[in-house]
Amino acid sequence: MNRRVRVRFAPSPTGALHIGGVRTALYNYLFARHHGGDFILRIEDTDSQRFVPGAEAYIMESLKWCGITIDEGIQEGGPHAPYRQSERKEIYLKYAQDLVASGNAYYAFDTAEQLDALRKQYEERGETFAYNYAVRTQLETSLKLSADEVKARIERGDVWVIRFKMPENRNVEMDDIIRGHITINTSTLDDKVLYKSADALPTYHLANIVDDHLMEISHVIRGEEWLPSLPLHFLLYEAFGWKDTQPEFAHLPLLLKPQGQGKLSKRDGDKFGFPVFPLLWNSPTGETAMGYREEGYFPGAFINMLALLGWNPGTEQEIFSMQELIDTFSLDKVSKSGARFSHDKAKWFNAQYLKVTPSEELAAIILPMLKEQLGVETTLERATAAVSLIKERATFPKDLVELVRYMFIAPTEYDEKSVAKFWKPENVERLKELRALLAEQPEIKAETETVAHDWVVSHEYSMGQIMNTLRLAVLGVSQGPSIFGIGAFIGKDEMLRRIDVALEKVGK
RNA sequence: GCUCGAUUCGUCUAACGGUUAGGACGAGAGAUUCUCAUUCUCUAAAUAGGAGUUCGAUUCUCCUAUCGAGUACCA
Repeated sequence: MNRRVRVRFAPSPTGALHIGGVRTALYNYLFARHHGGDFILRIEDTDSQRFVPGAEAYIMESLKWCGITIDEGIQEGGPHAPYRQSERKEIYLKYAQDLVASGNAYYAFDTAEQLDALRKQYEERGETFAYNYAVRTQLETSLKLSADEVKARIERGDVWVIRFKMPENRNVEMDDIIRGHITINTSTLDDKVLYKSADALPTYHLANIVDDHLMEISHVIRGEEWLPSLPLHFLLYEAFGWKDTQPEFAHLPLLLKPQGQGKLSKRDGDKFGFPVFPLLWNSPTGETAMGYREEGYFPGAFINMLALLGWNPGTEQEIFSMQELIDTFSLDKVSKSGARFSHDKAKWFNAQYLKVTPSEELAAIILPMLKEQLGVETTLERATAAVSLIKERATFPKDLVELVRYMFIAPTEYDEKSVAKFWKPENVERLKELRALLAEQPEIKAETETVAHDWVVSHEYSMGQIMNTLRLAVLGVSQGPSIFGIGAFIGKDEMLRRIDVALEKVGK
């Protein structure tokens, strides 16, 4: 088959999109771009009960943040508009009726209460109720009722649904790009509802197949939770006579919880202390959940991490730009088993991305944070200089704020342990000598270290003791990058001043 | 319960019948360093179990176990 690649991401707006959904969108996107095809966003809002305001906008903003661009969608438009199923509701009934006419579906008039009662009855007998070939001619369906009766009921406004007439004892042979050949016997399947008169809306199964057909979708890439309904979908394509243009299917492995069992769910984020959503989510009911963007993840790192969860390039490369992902991605490298999400790995990816982000960009990000959190107002140039000194120690931009703190703010307290370790009388004497030496220098710069080193060596002092005492005096702690690098940043006068303050405050 | 799917170091994974079963995260040790971090080097760590097929199984088949998904007038 040599048709144009067209894929769709078809979420339903029932809440925030979690990272499993983002990954599905990403794989669809990568597949489309790799093959020079189209990526379509279709909103499947056929469940009026579960609709959540804001979810749709959230989905689009998430994809945008991730750098996943949409070719056809509710904002972008396209030849198959509208792309929101609630706006396409008129088109589905006809297809459902066609199926009834061709004998592949039927009307059913059972109420929700009747079905509940039936399920309960079966349960009491230790059986499971299935709406299938065994019961459909006994229940209130167009298979049992006369044509006139059916017509009359519909006309007088009885509530009805159209159900698919699942064949009895037929083996459906299916191929999945990721899972290979699958056979399933239809006797284990039930008669799914395709259309409901109550809200004049199709269910997922009907809307999905009809729209994929109408939108000329070539490949359906979706989560593994859909695998059990694949035979129904195959049969629907057959019943409609669309076998020749039926898309190929690829069912992705699920994303699992980091600990314990089960697939990743929307509530896991707060429990494990990491986000499961790309963006901060404020639900209409007042709950909030943290997002990768707000936690300080770079979109590239987030996408990179997600891409490798269930797919690998077959090489040992781990860092990929979006373009590299597009170039290398292929469905046959997608794994079959569920992947457990690792927060540590996510952080590692972010640190890698932070390291290669220009200092000036990072400085621009933290400039407002410096003001807000430390009360420090400085220039982009100063912040850039400070950032370049410490950026390889950070995982998130927000880490930079703390790391850079002592470059802008003189210490007022001195770490007790370090004082005990380094603030010894002889070290204090050496510090005074070193202060005099530094005072003689025209300026402090990175190379001043050589001057200090030569001085230490000529006096047969201990470099470790002296430098740490100096560091403690200037920073209040015994950590951080090269002390003369910091000295160059804060300047000679400030460095000397800090030494004087320390000598006075810590005493001898 | 039934149906389908999955199973390689703790985690993500490579090896598409023949390797000392490789890499990454994390962990541990060491080196470098004025400290901390980075970086570098090294170490520990896996084919769920059992039968087959084969000269040879991580890889193919079957059984068992475990995990997962589905079993809605939800997607």
